Amino acid sequence: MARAATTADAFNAVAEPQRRRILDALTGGERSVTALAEELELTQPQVSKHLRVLRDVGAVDVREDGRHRLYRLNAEALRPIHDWVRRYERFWSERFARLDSVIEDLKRQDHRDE
Amino acid sequence: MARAATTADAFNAVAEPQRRRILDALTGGERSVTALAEELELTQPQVSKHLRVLRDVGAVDVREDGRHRLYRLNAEALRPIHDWVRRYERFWSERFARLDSVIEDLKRQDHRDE
DNA sequence: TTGACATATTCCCATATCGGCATACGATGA
DNA sequence: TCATCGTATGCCGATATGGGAATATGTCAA
Repeated sequence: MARAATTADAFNAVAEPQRRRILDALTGGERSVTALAEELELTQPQVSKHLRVLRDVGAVDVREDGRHRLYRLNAEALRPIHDWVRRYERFWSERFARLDSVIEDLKRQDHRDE
Repeated sequence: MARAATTADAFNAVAEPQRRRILDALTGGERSVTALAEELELTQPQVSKHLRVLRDVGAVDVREDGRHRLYRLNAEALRPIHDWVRRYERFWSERFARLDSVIEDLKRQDHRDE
């Protein structure tokens, strides 16, 4: 045993800037490998490899179309990231800060009522 | 040139499961290195190193306290992640799907008005 | 069938990364 | 001052990673 489990999960997939760019591009709809390569100025193997990782974590789906393979976003796979990071929202959001103080007030009131 | 810019950014910092655990623990308030090590069942150097990465991306702050160093969460640094992944919310959320269709309706109405 | 096109895979290289262990460093208390 | 505690860092070994180039695989069109 020598290296941490890199567990090919969504967090890891998305840690790579190029892969984020690919996902961003796919928000515009299906794309072929070549189309992505041109749009993002990457080589074809580069794109294929990154798509492979994204596929493995379920962030994209593929569809055959003649000699093309059309890749499509599957945002569901990003949900765990959203869910995780959302828990930190309260620590920077003014809105949540105000909500917290309201809750504190209610607690204090509860105590007084007892 | 041979490896991608691993650019020590928030995305990378958070790709490591242990580092996420550390951040999660810090939502409970300040912690010393040893306290984190015990709570998460990690070795002290392991914790120190991960905290180093988290510090470098600004996700935690340190405060000296005698021979202890108290680490505190700085969630602001996670905001870019939140902002990025939030853009994908529309692709899985029913709520956003409905909103999208409302917008489509409005667009169609606009065309009719012209 | 053959040739061009689209994509995936493989091999290689350079480097980053994580954990383990030992150790260095700074602060405290006796 | 010295021993101890708390923490950071350095080194090592094993492995993962990303890009580049070449190549394999598959598909369509003539």
